Amino acid sequence: METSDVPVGVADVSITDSKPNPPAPTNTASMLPPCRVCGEKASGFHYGANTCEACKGFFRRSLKKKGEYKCVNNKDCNIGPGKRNGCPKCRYKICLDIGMSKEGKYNDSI
Amino acid sequence: METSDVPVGVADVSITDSKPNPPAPTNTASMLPPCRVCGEKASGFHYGANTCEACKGFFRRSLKKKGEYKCVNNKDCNIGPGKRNGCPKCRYKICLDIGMSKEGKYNDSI
DNA sequence: CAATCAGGTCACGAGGTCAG
DNA sequence: CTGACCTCGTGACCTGATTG
Repeated sequence: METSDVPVGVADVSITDSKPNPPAPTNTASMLPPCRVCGEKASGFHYGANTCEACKGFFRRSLKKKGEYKCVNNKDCNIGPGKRNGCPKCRYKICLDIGMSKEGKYNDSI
Repeated sequence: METSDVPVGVADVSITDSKPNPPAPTNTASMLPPCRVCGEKASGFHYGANTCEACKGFFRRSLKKKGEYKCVNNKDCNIGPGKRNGCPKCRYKICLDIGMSKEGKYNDSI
């Protein structure tokens, strides 16, 4: 059911900065949907979901400590762009909600 | 010899770094610009501004007590290298003037 | 062989600590 | 109260493994 996330066709490439594309012109990350956790720019498919590097690393760290967080406000914190570090527990909860798991590569048995 | 009696804080408000750049801009704190508050050697980016360890700790403490200081001279005190402890209120004022805040980097305020 | 992802690495900053 | 030092989470980058 993840197929709806893929934007079909090269819509726009708003590369307006002074950086050319010397190597592979396959700007993959630039056409990905935003991170499912925090809404920032995703860097790829990680642990079964489109996430940014930050949330990818966060989830990996969370697996090690088994998600033993405590909510800062004892309620559902607002996780979004620019405020993803407010509450680790609620951030981790979103990770689980969107189906992130240890086996995420080509094994989407969710 | 450093700058004499020139108050460093209100000098310029050139906050030019609001964008996460991929490569490391500089090596270490040894080549950072001086502390925007007191003019001493900065130790890094703290709460949204280049400050020394002293002013970083001071600002953190100030946040807790909500900046409830009273000016020593009832006017704008001269904050500079070697005389940063003269008046907490005016020191805190400079912190706010240069844009220091809880949400300097990625943190959020709920 | 090229593209992609899991996991590792490490510099950086927030917040805590405590002697002075 | 001050400020030098400490710990820990964060996230950008790197590397190896795996896949088509």
